[in-house]
Amino acid sequence: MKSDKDGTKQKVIEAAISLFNVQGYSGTSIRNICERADVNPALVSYYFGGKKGLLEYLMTSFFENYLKAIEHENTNGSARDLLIETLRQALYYQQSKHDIARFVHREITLDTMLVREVMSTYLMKEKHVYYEILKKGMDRLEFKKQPIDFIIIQIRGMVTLPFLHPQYIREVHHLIPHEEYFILHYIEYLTTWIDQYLCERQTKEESLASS
Amino acid sequence: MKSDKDGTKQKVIEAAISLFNVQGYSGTSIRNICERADVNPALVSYYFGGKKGLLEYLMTSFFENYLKAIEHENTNGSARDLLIETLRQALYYQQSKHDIARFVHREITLDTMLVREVMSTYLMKEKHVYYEILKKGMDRLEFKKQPIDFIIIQIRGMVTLPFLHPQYIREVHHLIPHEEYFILHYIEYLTTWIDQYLCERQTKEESLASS
Amino acid sequence: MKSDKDGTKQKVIEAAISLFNVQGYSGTSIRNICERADVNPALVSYYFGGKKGLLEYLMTSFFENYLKAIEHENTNGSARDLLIETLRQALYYQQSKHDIARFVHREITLDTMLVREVMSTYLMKEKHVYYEILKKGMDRLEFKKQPIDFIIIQIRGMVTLPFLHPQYIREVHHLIPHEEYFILHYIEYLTTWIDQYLCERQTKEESLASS
Amino acid sequence: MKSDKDGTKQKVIEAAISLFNVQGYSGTSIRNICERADVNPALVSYYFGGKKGLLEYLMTSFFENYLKAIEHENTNGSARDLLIETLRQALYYQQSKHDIARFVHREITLDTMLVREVMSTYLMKEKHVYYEILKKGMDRLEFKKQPIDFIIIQIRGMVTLPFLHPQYIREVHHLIPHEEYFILHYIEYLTTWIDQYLCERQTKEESLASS
DNA sequence: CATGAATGAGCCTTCATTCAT
DNA sequence: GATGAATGAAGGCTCATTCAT
Repeated sequence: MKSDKDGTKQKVIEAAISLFNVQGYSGTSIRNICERADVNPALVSYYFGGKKGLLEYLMTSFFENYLKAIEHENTNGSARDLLIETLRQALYYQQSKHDIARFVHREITLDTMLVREVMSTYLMKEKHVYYEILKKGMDRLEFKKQPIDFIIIQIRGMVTLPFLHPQYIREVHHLIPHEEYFILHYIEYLTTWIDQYLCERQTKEESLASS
Repeated sequence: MKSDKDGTKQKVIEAAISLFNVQGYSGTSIRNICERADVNPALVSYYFGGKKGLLEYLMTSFFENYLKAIEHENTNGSARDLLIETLRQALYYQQSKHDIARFVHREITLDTMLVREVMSTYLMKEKHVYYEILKKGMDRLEFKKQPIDFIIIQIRGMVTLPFLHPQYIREVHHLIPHEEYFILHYIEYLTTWIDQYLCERQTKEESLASS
Repeated sequence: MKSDKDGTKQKVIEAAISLFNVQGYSGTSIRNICERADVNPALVSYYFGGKKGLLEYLMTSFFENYLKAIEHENTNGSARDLLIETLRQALYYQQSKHDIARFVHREITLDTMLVREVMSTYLMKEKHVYYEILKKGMDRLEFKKQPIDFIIIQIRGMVTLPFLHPQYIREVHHLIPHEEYFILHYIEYLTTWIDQYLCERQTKEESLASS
Repeated sequence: MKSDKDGTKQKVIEAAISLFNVQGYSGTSIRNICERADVNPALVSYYFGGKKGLLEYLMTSFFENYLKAIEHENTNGSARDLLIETLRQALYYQQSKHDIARFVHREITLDTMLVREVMSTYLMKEKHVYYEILKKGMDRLEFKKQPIDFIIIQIRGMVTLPFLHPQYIREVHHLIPHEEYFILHYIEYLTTWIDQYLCERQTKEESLASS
């Protein structure tokens, strides 16, 4: 007689994540998950209303918190500092859930109804967050005028890729994406990118001084 | 007329690509593919030795040509020009095969044996190509000294994302990634990124002049 | 009521046996079996781990009990009586499972790994049983000295053939192998064979008297 | 362009036999056979009218010659000698085709239409051959009066088993059934069986003398 | 809450065979 | 005579899910 005290539900979630990571959602069977979690397969239907429900649960809870992490009420500071802070949050959040991040970023490239919904809510908002910061920066002449969409695309690529494709980072570049060490250096790199590429020349020295 | 003149094999390939794109490899069944191709399901095994073989065929042929596209024998010019040319080739090649590109970029984030093999050959070489260009640029003082691995990661993100996740580009940014129009502007954007971020300040005006 | 009370597993077993009998193992499909058992095809994998597992189950359980039937702890009596008793047990056991016996005897003539295992355990033991009896009989001068291996081969032929090939018995000799009537006469025949062929002359009358 | 000069048909036959032996008829695929024979699978249909036709061809040609071997026009001698000669022929014929013999003996235990036909012609005749000899022997008082059917069953078991189940002979008794050596000893054993079991006592010494 | 029997649909693959060449 | 592309049917098995317990 098992109660949820031993975290049956949690065990399913963890097993699912680690398998989705490696094999993808479609490539992973419920049996697969439940064997690893040492749990009865019927429970997935019971808890999440089926395999699809499990995916939905994982995706939305990931993005829900992701947005919370990158949205800031306090927008007083410089656009540059705000952007850096946002990227930092995005990276740290993903680091803390790097296992979910990976398969979510992958799964979201498919053409499912779920994906379209997720995209039209969360990714829309994500874009908005960056847009506001960049707009503000350009208005205040902190940032050079450049096509905002392209910048956001570039940002999303930079923020996303290390968690979508950690093997690449690991095996080709011999860096470990979800280690503190990597994150720190990566943020540093992104900061110089912001300063040298986004920011107006004169602002650069100032901002460096202010950091 | 029972001959390959009507391109049975080709029909399978095309159907597979378009379905893999939308549903992923695991999410697509052979029946699925062959219905769309209006062809007998046994042919997949006949031609490719199974579903896995079909994936392998698509992946390797994609990467094989991808590498051919980005490798240049003529490395006389400036590192900056070489880099731009390389990115242009990478983008145009992917544009020409944007349907394959998408699912290949997605599928390569899994942990399969096939993926490991592909990564350790093709992505290793891709890195090498960029590495040589960046190294040369830094040696010749065209480029600022910066951590090469991070630059390559950034580059790969920029070059890859529009084809891995075209919906995002399309629905969130209202741009169409595999249209001439997009590519042109995107290359332009990448060029200013190279000039303003990678290149030494003084070199910038010169290089702009020389282009 | 979805329980095993209605003997789902048993129904599968019975259907399998009767079909293996007629069509052989390879010639029988799981769908075939389950249609006849009025049961879902997935159950074969569920209960036996696949078609092969079903065969293995039937074979080993047949031989397991076969050996129990022909092994006797009480070996006090004459070798002749012991041999007759052993043959009687072998025949009666097979009669009680004549449907399994037939396809097991047939299937065991193939070159499978399963067959090799079965042979090296059960048939080895069967030989041993006969060997001990015959050896004892020869040592006690009940039996004439003759090549034991040949005798065992002959015995196995006699004990096996009516159940391996009942049609032959039925259609060519118009006898029905798994009827009490047949068995009784067959045992009688075997007894005279033992007495007249195996036993020393003088022992014959005695043993006939003692029976 | 291959002609039958290189024995395409023969290659198919040989490959089929050796595979039927090991895997049984149903367990062997045409592809299987033709790969081993290095021949195009379509040829089996072309030559034999399908897989079933191939089996039929092998079975009937085996039995056709088997009957020729055991039927003797010259029935002048003693029944004992005739029986021995018949058994010798049966054994030597099977030895010369031991590979076919094995799977034919196995396949004939199934319940196919082909099998029923074969049985009702060839095995009927085989029985007849033995019946005539035994009848003659009993009429001439060479043989003791005993149920003829049982004797024939016993004979068929003895003559058949070493070729139906050579592994058993080999692995359990460490004898090699299709070697000259085995056959010679086996015939010797059968002879003593005939003399001591079938023949009338007094006849025995005579017949030993006459041999 | 948790289980395991049971299901029906679907999976990928192999089958024997045909037919144009 | 021989090939290889192509087929439709069937192969064994796994799938996600349901339901009585």
